[in-house]
Amino acid sequence: MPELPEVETVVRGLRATIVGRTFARVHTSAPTASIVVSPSLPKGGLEKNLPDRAVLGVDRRGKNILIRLSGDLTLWVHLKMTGRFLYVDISQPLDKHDLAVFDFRPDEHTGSLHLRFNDYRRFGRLRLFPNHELMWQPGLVDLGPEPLEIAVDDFVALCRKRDRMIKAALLDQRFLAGLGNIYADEALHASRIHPKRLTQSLSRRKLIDLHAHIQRLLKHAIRLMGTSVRTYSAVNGSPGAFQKKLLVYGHEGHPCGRCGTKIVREMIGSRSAHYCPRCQKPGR
DNA sequence: TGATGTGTTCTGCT
DNA sequence: AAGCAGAACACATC
Repeated sequence: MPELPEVETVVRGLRATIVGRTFARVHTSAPTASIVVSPSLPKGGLEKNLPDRAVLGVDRRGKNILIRLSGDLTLWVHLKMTGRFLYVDISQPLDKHDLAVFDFRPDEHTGSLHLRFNDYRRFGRLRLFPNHELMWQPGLVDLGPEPLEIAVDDFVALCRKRDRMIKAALLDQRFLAGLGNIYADEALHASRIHPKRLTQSLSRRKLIDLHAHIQRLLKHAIRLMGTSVRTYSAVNGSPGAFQKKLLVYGHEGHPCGRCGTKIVREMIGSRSAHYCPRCQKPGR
């Protein structure tokens, strides 16, 4: 389940490997839903549209990866739960879940390495759009602010604007772009906030606290190259190390690091929530 | 073999 | 209008 730190790790890996390179042969073996090419572009999918385009840069918006290409195009990637990029030697046998293979024009450094997009569940999406169409796409246009960029006063104002369960708000990409179940649960635990608390019932002081913990956790996780849960891995295949730092996510039944009470897992807002029933009281 | 779990986004109901 | 529950997605695992 790649969230912001995992996606940021992938983005940095892509920057180091493919920026400045030019696509050569591209091969896809995905069903149509996994790969979308704007109807305004020439027919023939990525195979037809990517070769001879240069990679100008790689940006991240929330959990979305934006690979900027020459000719005013962007390859927009969402990894969803199990999508991943692998930068491997071309001699490595293809996996049946390698949905796209990207060859680049050879350069002096990179020998016989190429890029693959692998997704055994096929929830991930590769989408190619001209830049002027990209910015209108749902899923991109409606994203909330970046959690690492939002100022604390703006975060407080955001929470005051509507009244809903804080856990649901943190998971809503239109509220804040980039948190998922792992970092939402960790941030609420660090701030001692019950996941069901309504946003407007939280004191300014609590919200300032939450804002600080969100940023601290995300930065720490980025430094450790993310959390490895199941299939996530960096472009070079190395797993993230933040997993060892998790205090509540996946710790159901284990003692809370702060008070020793057993961490519980409960469905809240139709998502599993992990929290400490003692540190995170519903009342305050 | 078939039920279940998984996170995100979309749909439809209240 | 807005928030919530449930569905869909596609596959591995049990």
